[in-house]
Amino acid sequence: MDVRTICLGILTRGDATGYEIKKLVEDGGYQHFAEASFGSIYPALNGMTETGLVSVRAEAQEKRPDRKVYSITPQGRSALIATLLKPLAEDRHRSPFMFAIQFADLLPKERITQMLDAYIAHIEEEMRQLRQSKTAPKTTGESFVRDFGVTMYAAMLDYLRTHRARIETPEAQAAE
Amino acid sequence: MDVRTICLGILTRGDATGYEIKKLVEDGGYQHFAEASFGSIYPALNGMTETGLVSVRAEAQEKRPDRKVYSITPQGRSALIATLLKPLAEDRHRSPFMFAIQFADLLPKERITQMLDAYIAHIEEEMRQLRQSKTAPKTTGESFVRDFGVTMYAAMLDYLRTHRARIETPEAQAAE
DNA sequence: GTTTGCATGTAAACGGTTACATGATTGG
DNA sequence: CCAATCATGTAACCGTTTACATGCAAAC
Repeated sequence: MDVRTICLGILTRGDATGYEIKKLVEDGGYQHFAEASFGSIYPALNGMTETGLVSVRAEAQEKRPDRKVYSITPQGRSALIATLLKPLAEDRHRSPFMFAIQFADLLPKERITQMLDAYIAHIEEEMRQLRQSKTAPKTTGESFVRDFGVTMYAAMLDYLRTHRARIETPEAQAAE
Repeated sequence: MDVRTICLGILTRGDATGYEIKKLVEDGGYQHFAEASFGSIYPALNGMTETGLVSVRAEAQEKRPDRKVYSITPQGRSALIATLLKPLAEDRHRSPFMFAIQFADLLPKERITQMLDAYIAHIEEEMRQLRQSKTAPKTTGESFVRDFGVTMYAAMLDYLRTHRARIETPEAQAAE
């Protein structure tokens, strides 16, 4: 999904600033299937203001840039729904970790162990964050997606812990 | 992983043309964690030939462009290993499907059912393709990664089949 | 005292995709 | 007869990331 659609989606749940949208994408339950940076969010919001998909109201603040709070307009809502009714692009998964493991035979054993430890720790953290994410799921869809994420992370951890020996101690390979 | 690294990795398993590299990325067991198009593979291969990471030999063919068969050089192998020893970028997962499901409450019930059916069918196909992929895993790393992929697809299917009613029949939501 | 959080924005650079160009052969 | 396979390559375009610019307040 492009950044515009992500912004529209988030705004259906309530008004927000660009800054807040970024935070929601990062750890509001969107982490495991979407991404967006400031450099793409701000221009997206400005563009959509011009085309009437969102509206802004500026809240003055002392000694800080004005908060620009965005709301989705009826047109924005229609545009979002239209996008969601069109054929969806395919999922994309890119894993430098899995790529590296593919070539485990070229790397020292200690590196494999270190990569596994770091990767497992990272997934544990992502899972923890998803479980206790600030924004509690408000719709059925949200809880479905969140639980899906947690389930996948759990399956990943289970596989990695159960099978890591296969690549850490290649000698034991045949014994499985 | 960038396209150059992907090409280098594939070439450690044997010589190949740009065309063959594309096919391997698509359905040689790399599908679920890497991607590359012709428009990026050919320039990458040409660039790496210049910098000495790969070498080419042209095989003449009648009434077809010459096959340009690439081999990895010792420098290419070193460069690949160096890349794999450096800190790896984080995984990236983007799922337009999950994004859309997040907003299930905005969509007609039939659309949800249709999306689920299509998504499940797609995963079944990916899983089938990964299981019986032409290139049998030759190293421990390869079989580890392939089994990981199959396990994840299985977990996805299991979750989707078990929980789809939650978003298809929102009335039953509380009963779970 | 330094990092983190709040808050917006721009510009250059990047990596990559898509579409196009070319064209014979094989399989359904 | 049409689609897919084989085979390489270029160029325009795209969305996005990264780095930069600015700067106070609060927490550690």
